[in-house]
Amino acid sequence: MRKGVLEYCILCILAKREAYASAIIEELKAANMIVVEGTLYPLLIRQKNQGLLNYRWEESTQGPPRKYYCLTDKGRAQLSEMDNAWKDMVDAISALRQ
Amino acid sequence: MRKGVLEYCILCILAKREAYASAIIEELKAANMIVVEGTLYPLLIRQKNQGLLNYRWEESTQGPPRKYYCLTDKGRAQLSEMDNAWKDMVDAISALRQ
DNA sequence: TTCAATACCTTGCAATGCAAAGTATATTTT
DNA sequence: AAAATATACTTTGCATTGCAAGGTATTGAA
Repeated sequence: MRKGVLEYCILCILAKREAYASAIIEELKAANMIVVEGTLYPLLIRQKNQGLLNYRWEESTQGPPRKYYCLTDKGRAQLSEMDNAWKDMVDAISALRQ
Repeated sequence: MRKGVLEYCILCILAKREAYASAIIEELKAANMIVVEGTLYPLLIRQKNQGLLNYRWEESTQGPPRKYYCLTDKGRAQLSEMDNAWKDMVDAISALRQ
């Protein structure tokens, strides 16, 4: 059911703060959206390749370095479009489910 | 973006009345959810094979006979589950987008 | 030095949405 | 009657997506 919405969720999370993959998974889990690594990593790479995200490496005191992702201007524009698309879909379901 | 939600939409429409494919497409279009035949027919067949839908043939005065689909008990149960899943997803997005 | 924890990445499969083309039935036009 | 048009259902092949499973690499603890 949540297929196709994950991309939107990632942009929502990164709009608030930059984050690395494990932190994103934790935040999704907190919102009851279970996502696994094998889903998230390719998705982040796709969004990076589309110019929606950037990343920087940061050393960690608890293991290997982390890849912190953040939104680009294009990513913020895309997020804005997806806000509208999401709103339209919620309205569409409301209309159908009466 | 609407990927994976189509199955839910079909159940919503058929919960109100039985319908054949072209009528379903029209109703989706009215709710701003564009779907084409190549998407809908395989989806209806899948839901039929899952036991969510039944169909009956009905003659038409304007062309070939039509396949009217309706919900089974299992389909109604599935719709109820998807109502909850949809509500959970709307809540999840709300939580992420603040 | 071996083990455990953390983090990133890849491969292969199944499911989904869709463009495009195909088949079949009924009505209208020539 | 034959051809064209409208309606309706179906199939094929492709691109994308989600995920299970397994792999690589770094760090600190046993």
